[in-house]
Amino acid sequence: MDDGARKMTTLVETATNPPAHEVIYRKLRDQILFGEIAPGQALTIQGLADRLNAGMTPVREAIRRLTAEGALVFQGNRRVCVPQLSAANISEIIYARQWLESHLGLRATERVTPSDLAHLTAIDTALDRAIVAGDLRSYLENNYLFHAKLYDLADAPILAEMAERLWLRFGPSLRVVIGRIGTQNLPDKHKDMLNCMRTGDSEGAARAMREDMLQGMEQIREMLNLESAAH
Amino acid sequence: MDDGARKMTTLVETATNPPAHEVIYRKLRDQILFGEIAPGQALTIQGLADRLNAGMTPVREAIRRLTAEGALVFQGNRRVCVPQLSAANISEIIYARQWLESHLGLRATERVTPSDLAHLTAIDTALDRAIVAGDLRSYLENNYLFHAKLYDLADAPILAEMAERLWLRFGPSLRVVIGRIGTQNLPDKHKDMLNCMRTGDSEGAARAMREDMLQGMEQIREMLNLESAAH
DNA sequence: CATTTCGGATTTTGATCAAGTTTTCTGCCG
DNA sequence: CGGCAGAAAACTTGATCAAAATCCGAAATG
Repeated sequence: MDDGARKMTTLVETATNPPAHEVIYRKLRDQILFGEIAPGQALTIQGLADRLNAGMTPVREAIRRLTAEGALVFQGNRRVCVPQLSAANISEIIYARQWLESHLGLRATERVTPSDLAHLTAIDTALDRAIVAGDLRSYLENNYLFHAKLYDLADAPILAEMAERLWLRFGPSLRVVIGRIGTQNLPDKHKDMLNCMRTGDSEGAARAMREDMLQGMEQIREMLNLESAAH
Repeated sequence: MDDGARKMTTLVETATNPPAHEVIYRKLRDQILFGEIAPGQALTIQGLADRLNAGMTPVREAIRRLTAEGALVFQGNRRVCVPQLSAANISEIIYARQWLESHLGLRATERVTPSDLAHLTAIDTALDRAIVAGDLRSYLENNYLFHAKLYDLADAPILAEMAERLWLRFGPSLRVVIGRIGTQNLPDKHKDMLNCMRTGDSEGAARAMREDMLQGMEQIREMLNLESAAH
C-alpha cells in the first residue's frame, strides 16, 4: 500500500542519515581544502568540538581520518594543524602529479560521454564566472570540481584517490596564492583540455592536464620562495 | 591518601605510554599488511574489540584511520573488510609503483650512508634466512622492511607515504601468492639493488627497484587470473 | 633593583569507558 | 512475497581519569 511512500527519507528533518563523524569530516575537509583554516594554525579537539557544536568523539574520528590523509599533522604538543609546505614538498607533489594527472586525463578522455562533457563544460563556465567576479571561494571549488570529475571519469579508483589526497596537501597554499595575485590572469588550460576531449585527442588531453597542473604548482613554489626570501 | 599505592606502573602488560588506539592501529595494520586477515572477511567493531580485549572507542579510531588509508573498506552494511584486488587495481598499482619505486630508489642511493647500507644488508640477510627456512611471515616482514627502509632513506616523505600506502593494498594478496608458490624460487633483485647502492649507481638502483616490484606484482596478477579462470 | 629561572599548583586537554539512543539486519508470520 | 517484531550493532553523549601545558610566585643572580 501507498507505494509512493516506500522510503520517505527525503523530507525536511531526516538530516540524521549521514552520521555526525562523517558530516564533521566533510566539513573540516572542505575547510582545509579551500584554505579556510590557515596552515600552521593550531587546532585542538575540544576547540573544534565547541566551534562545530558537536561532541568530541565524532571530532576525534574526523581528526584521525584527516591526519591519516596528511591533511592535518600532529604538532608535537597537544595540537594539530594543517601542514605548511616546504620547497621540497612542492617538488614531490609536482613529481607525483605529473604522472597522475596526465594518466588520469588520458583515461578520462578515452571514456568520456557527451553527458560528462556537458557537465565538465558547465563546471568550467562556473569557473570563468568566478574569475570575472573575483569570487575566490567559488574559483577554488570549481577548479577542484573540474579535476575531481576528471579523476572520476578515469575509472581508476586507486590513482584517483592518490590524486585527491594530494589536493589536500597543496589546497591550503593555493588559497594563499590566489588570494594574493587575484583571480585575474590565472592560467586556465581547461579550454584546451575540453577541446582535446571533444575530439578524442587523449594524448593532447594528458598534455593539457599536465601543463595546467604545472602552472598552478609553480605559482605556489614562487610564493614560497618569496616568503622564505622575506624571512 | 593511601600514598603507598602511588603508581603501580609495573603490571604485566600495560606499557601505557603509547595510547590504546595507536597500539590497536599498529596491530591491525600489521595483520592486514602481512595477510593475517583474509581479504573479504567481514569485521565488526565490537568483534574486534572483543578479539583484542579493548574498548570499542579505540577500535573505532583505528578503523577510521585504516579505512582512510584504503586498508579497509566499508562493505555496504555495517561491516568492513580487507578489499580484494581486481585485475584493474593491479594495473593501477603497477603504474603508480613504477615511478614511485624507481624515484625513491634513485634518491635513496644518492643519500645512503655506510651505516644505512649495513642495515639494509642485514635485512636482506634475514630475508634470505626466511626463504631457506620457509618462514612465510618472516619473509613478508623483511621484504617490507627492506623497501620501507629505502623509502625512508629517500628523504621524500610525501612520496614515501604514497608508496607505503600501496603496500597496504597488495600486501594481503602477496601473502596468498607466496603461501601458494612457497618461499623458494622467489625473485630477489635486492642483491642487485645493494650492489648498485654500494657503487653509487643510482640509475641502476632505480632499475633494480622497478624490476623487483614488477616481478612481485606480476605474480599477484597471475594468481588473480588463475582464480578468475577457476571461476 | 631588575631579570631570569625553577618548582609547584591550577587548568586545560586528551583518552577511555559505560550507558542510552538510533539504525539496520534478520527471522518469522500473515 | 511483504511487513512486522526482536536483536545486534553502531553512533553519540556525558563522565571520569590521567597527563601535559600554562601560569604564578619566589628565590637567585647579574
